[in-house]
Amino acid sequence: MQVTAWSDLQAFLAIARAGQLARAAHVLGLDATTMGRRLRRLEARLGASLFEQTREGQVLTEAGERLLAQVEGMAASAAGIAESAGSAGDLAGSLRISVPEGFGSWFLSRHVAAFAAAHPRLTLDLVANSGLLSLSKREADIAVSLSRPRAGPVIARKLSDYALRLYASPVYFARAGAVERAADLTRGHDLVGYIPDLLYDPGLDYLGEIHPGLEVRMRSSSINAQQRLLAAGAGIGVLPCFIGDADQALVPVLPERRILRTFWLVTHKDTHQLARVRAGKDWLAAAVQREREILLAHQ
Amino acid sequence: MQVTAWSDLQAFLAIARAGQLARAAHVLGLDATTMGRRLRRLEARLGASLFEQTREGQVLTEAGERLLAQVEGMAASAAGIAESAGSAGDLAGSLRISVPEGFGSWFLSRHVAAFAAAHPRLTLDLVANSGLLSLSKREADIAVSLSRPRAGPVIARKLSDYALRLYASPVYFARAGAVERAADLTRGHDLVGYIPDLLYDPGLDYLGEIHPGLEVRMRSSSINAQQRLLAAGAGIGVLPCFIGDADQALVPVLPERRILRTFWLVTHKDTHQLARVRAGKDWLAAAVQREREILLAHQ
DNA sequence: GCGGTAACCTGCATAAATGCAGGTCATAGC
DNA sequence: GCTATGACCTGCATTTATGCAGGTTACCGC
Repeated sequence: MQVTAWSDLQAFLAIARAGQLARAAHVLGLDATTMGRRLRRLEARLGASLFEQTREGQVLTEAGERLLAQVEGMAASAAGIAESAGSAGDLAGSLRISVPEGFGSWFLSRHVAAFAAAHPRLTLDLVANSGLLSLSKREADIAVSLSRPRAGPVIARKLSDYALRLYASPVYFARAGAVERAADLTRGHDLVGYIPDLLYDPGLDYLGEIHPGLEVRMRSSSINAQQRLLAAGAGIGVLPCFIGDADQALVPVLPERRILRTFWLVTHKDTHQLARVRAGKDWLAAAVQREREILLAHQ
Repeated sequence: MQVTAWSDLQAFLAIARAGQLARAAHVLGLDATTMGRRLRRLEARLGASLFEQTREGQVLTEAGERLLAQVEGMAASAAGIAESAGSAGDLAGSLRISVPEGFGSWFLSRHVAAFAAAHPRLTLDLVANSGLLSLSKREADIAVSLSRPRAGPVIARKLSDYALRLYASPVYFARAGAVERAADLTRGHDLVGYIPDLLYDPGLDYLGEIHPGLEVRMRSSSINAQQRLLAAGAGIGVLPCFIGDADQALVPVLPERRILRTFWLVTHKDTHQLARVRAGKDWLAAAVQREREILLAHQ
């Protein structure tokens, strides 16, 4: 349809500004495959190649440079619209976001001030619990979950992948000895983990990916409690890297054993277009995009 | 998705410029229901009502006026893009359009010069035959058909409704007497129509909608031939109003008996995004939009 | 040539958008 | 109140877009 013309220009602009197709995709909340398709479609529509592929990403061609100058003009006008909407339709009321405990306290907590500053009349309820509030029951406006909900009147989209690793304190190693291989964990080592009966998400069953047969000695339903146990030298456990790497008292164990999980952004289908809900979604997406290196923790 | 933001602004602009939601929908090749949805979505996103409904259509609210000023800025930049694309990517080659014979000769023929002027290096093949060329076999780039193709690698979208009526010459009435009711056609009148065995589209079977049991005395597979027969006083027949009303030698018979049919715009799914194919589609859509009163022939 | 990084492609399942038709509602002129 | 005109709503089928995963290709530094 003709109306995709402007939105493909918007996609083009995002790529030009990001310098990388995948990064632009993430900024706009699209899959990279989709962003590639949109770019191809725009190029077909204009009959011109807009980017050359380089090792670092996409570099504008001459035609792309010319187009960018014009699309920047559109963007300037669009920015004025967003600004007017921001002031004229200043968000008020409250926004309740239910997130995994660790994500809330160790990651989002340093982004809340920016959100509050941007929306002075909006009250943000950041519910960081073991277990999530129900969107179906309208207990929260937005949820960040560890698995994608398949049923119910909700819309889910991938927020970000994140990495986890085993961590322990040097204090613990001094007491219990080093770990050379995963098999070492089956004997003579104390493991910290979740309470199997109280897993609020099957994705929290990490140890099965480290080595079969590992048994947890000290259990908690709270990732914050687990982190403190590890920092105090109580044992070895799996933490998201954005927590483990941030705690100076901890070091990674078998760092090559890197587990990946995904955060999902979930909203209710009836309210996902509300301005304050979209503001929350955009804020979350921008936050994880800005710190995706920390979330992915390649090394 | 966020990328719909710009396309919804494009939809808003079309409504603001057209003054009517349905007209704007047609300009952008959307259904009016869809256009309404997009408007609602934009209003939800911006938290503002953009139009007030009046009897004549949509009138901008204050918020709408402010938004329009900004979106016009985007449109000015977008116009520059279209202009650059038009000149930089000046269309060349050929474009073959297969259309129903009457539509080609009586309607499109007066629009061809404008298209040719706009695309001086593009050769236009307007194939106006009884029966259409096959898009599946790439015999044509675009087809205008009387029914919507359901199978094959093609994309169909409604181009326009058009009206048909019975017509005859005053010369004929002088010879055969007047027609007061549809039933009069079953006796003492000569009917002109298509050859049943050679109907290239079931939609051409009009007489069944006038009155049951009507039999055609003079048959032709060519609408132009039928038109000439009627103009020469040979009988009564059904013509599209854009033909019948244009022929000074003809008058409508039982004008309240107005038949509606639909033209469908068909392209091949692999080539519908090609610039020259899109140019042809846009030209066709604009042409029927410009003369839709003639096509619909309310009175 | 190898390896790291990014993009592209394809198939397929899923989600979202769209089109259509029918019915109802809103606006105004008469 | 009636009528004409336009918009809105809903349900549902269809179409289109998107996401995902896996594999391949392209770009370059080493």
